[in-house]
Amino acid sequence: MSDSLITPRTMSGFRDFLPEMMIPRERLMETARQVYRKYGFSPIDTPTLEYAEILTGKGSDETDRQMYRFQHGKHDVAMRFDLTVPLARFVAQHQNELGMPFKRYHIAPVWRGERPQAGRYREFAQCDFDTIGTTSIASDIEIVMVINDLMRAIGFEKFSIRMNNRKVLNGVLEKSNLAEHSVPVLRALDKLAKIGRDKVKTEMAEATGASDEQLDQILMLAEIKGTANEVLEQLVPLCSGNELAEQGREELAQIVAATEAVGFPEGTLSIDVSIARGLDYYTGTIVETFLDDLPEFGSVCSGGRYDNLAQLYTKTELPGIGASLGLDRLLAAMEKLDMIPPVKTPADVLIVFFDKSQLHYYLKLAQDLRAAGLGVELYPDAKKLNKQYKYADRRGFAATLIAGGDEIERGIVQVKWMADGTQVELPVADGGKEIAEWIKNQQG
RNA sequence: GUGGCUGUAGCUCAAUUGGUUAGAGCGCUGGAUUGUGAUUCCAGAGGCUGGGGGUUCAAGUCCCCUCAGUCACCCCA
Repeated sequence: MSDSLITPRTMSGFRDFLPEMMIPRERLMETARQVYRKYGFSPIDTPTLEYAEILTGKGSDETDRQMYRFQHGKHDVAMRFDLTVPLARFVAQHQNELGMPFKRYHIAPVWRGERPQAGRYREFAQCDFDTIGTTSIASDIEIVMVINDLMRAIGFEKFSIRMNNRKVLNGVLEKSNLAEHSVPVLRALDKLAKIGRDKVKTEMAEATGASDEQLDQILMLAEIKGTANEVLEQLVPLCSGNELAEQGREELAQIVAATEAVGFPEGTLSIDVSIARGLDYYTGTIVETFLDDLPEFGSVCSGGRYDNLAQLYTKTELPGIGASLGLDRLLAAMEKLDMIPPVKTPADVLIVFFDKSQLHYYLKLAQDLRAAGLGVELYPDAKKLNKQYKYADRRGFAATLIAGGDEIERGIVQVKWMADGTQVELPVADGGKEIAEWIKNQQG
């Protein structure tokens, strides 16, 4: 009954991943894992669902509104909308088992009920890494270094890490007697690059009733341009006289100096005094990462320092710093930039099923090659070669292997490199070692 | 959550402005080709024009609702 069929579809902002997308997506996660582990971050996981009170306490009304939330029996339940709030609960609950400082990474999906846009979804993966339990600037420096390593390991050359410090912003607001209006002022300031000076000023004036003079002082700060060191230089007079601002400037200077000392690529890190970030809990360093080729995609890796992350759940002060790689946004960007190869299989090699009577021979050959480190698929039917080679081509196999009666008798296989059609005869007596080596060599 | 634009085959797009049976390229399946894919030739499958309702003699085309995509706002990865 065709009328009773249910239309197969996914909800707005939720997506399926086909192999050609999931393969690079998994590779991205694997790359992130490797980088995090190199810095000593340990993996954790937390539940998808939390009691709603855990998640609603910290966020703004805005995050509450975006949260998927429902009643399950007697319980008020919600789906996590980021990985930082669950982390706060997690460290508060397990602080004695974890010991401080604690470094963790967490790769998992989060959900936000907002309107989808290019690079924005309702379900998307975040790859968070945080260091909890220390206020040392060394952790701030390390976060910036991780972002740099991460982006380069993924394959990006053209990106910029923009850094700021909430203390500078708040200190200068104090100087201008605007401290009590920090939230709307910073929110407006964050839009500087997008909507321009005049509109930002209008928005600030409407929100705070501040004078032209007060606002000019803030905007002067945000409009500082130049290399990291030039910005630091110009910040000196603007921060002077306010302890908080001077401290923030000093922290920025220390991070810049440290990245220079470890040979950070020039121009990768810049100071942008206009970035503020929406989240209220940031108190020090703030970072955002933009792709030079797709600035409109927004930040692909953002984070910052917070003084007291878990204050809702414990009296112990737990300062920390961390950032979040937007895996799905990055994937969307890579697709747009043609960085996703058209590969639909995770295997390197297809063995052509040539002779129906030789199934055992092919199975053994496949096993040997797997043991030698290759991903190997045996075509399941002895169909025409035309079909099998076409299949290999469509799936994006790097190489095909074929052995008929003649080759089997001679103890060799024909190995074909699909990209250029190169074909060689290689022996099988060594358990596929030479074949594996040849293929890895071709792969570069 | 608010507003604008869009929706025709798996994908990219046509269809004389409301007029018979909705077409093409690419892709897909099969064949030419039981020892070779990406190039060539032939054939085939694939559509309730996103879904529902309305106006009309007549709707892919006009109107309303809904779903999805997209853009802006809000916010953010």
